[in-house]
Amino acid sequence: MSETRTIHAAFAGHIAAALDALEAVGTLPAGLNRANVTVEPPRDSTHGDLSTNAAMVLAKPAGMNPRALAEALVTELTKLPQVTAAEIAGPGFINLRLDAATWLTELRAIATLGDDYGRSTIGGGSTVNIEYVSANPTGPMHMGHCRGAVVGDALAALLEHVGHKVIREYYVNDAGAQVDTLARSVHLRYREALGEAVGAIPEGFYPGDYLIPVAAELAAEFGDKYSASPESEWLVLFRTRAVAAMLVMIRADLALLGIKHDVFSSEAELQAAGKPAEAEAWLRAHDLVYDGVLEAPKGKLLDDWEEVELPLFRSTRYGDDQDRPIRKSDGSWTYFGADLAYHFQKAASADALIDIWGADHAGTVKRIRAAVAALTEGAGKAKPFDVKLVQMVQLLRDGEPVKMSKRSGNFVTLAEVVNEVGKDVVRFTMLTRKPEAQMDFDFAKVVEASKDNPVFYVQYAHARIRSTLRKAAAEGFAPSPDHLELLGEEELALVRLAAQFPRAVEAAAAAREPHRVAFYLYELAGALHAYWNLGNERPEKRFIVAHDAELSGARLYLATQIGQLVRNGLALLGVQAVEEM
RNA sequence: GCACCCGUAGCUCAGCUGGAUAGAGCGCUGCCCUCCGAAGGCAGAGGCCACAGGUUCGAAUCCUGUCGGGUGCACCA
Repeated sequence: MSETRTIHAAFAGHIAAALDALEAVGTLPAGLNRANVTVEPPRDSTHGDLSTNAAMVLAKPAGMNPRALAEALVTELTKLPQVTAAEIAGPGFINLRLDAATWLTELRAIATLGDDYGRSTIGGGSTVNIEYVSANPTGPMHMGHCRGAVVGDALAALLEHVGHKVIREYYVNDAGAQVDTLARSVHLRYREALGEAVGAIPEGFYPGDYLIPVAAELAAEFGDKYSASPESEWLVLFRTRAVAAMLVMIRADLALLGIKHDVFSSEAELQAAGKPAEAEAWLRAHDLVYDGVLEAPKGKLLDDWEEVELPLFRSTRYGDDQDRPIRKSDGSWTYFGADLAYHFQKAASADALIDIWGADHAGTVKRIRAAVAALTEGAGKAKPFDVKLVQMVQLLRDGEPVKMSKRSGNFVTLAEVVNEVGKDVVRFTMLTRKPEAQMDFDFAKVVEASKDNPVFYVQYAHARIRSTLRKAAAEGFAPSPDHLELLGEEELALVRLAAQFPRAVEAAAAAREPHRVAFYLYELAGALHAYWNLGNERPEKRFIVAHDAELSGARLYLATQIGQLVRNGLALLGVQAVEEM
């Protein structure tokens, strides 16, 4: 697997060497903390290609005038052959300009590395377990699950791309009251399938039509064997069958969106294996679980509230607002009790954990963080654990909100939306906003073919490039790296932006924010379109310049690499790069 | 009542983990098709980064508080 060494990373090394040189001659005291020294492209590209704050950060601890330190550093950096200019600007930034050869080398690197351009090894091979979707197996996926699914899947791809081993996990909540309700709902449909008039599906049951075929199968297989028998005789059977059928549906929905998981973990199996009990025993031995009484919930009135003694986890020791029950009064596990054991199990096979949750679960973040901290610290080593909360998506049609309610049965399913607007549009759109911000998903806008629509805009850039390459081939021109020195300032500007791709990928992975890749692609597409339009007024700036095979070859080579980059970025997001539109 | 997320141009949103004159699209004004795709591009106008303190060389970014909007609060999942 190839790796991309980013230009800014290379220069971080050069600047460190320059600082070493200043230390060696005594200009700079030894042993200064350089942690805050950064090397990055300046926000405003007219300032140069790379910028460092080294002089500002180190001046104070060194007891030096920032200006004097900057000048000394500039003298060192100017010695580098790639540096064509080094100037001090603003409050003490050092701005570097790099020669064309450096950028052209980078352009060739895109061609050489191809699909691997943008990969890195900053992950160091450590294993990250990322759990996402984990929708309850009580029906098909609806739009509420969609954003977390896309964000999780893109983040997993991103982490893999920067050198992590990634385990993609789906937690199946196949224990507890919901799946019993599911079983009862199927039983109702089963009686219906046998010819019984059950009327409207009552409150408290899942009303969806998707249960009808499951019930029909049971009716065909067992006849009326369970139609009048007590629940104890059929509940487990119906529950098992229903959950299995729901998972088949969910997997099909995930496949529609191109979402992959490596592991489906069953809550029921976890319980059957005694994992929650093991966790409880350990926690009790460390005085982290005790029997106590919960306070009545504030802010809402519960008429059936009563005080009961329950086994409570001391999550308040780790910053939670209240200790949390891990078992119910009937002895069965609470969701949290099982989830705690589940996270401990995941932590055993990974160096870091990430959960992608819907914002409606925000209230349970503190307790699960507390549990992971307690259990992994107890096991000898605290593991990094992130919970990423994905905010709600509001569906809009004709500007009007579309109501989503799973209970009522008339929710908008993920499959409906994907079938209507397409996988690529759904995926890209879900990544055009940072996950913690709420988002509108407007059916009319996401399929619009104009520059208002980022999906289209980025894909159009790729299609344009491919179309140009096809036309060039037809006219006898071919991309060639032989005369890249013919590329001018406008072309190099495009290369400079392209060269930031690996850095954008690393930053997105480090921040666990895949949307940054989408925004980078949007910027790159904008630069490509802008360059393209230079050719409107100045025919000599077109990719294909008649009677100049060398210049055309260099420009087409550039176009090819930009296209490669757009493909690489889209691949990370799980979106296809189209050849034409 | 408490917790979490959000508050940046008229609208929809970025802002690279503390850097330089805060950016993009839409909308508005004015331009660019004899042309590799105008499904595009260029230029202009538009900002007290909700508000008030604090931290420091330096804050949209970090801390505290206030005000708005959203989500949630259980032996549910």
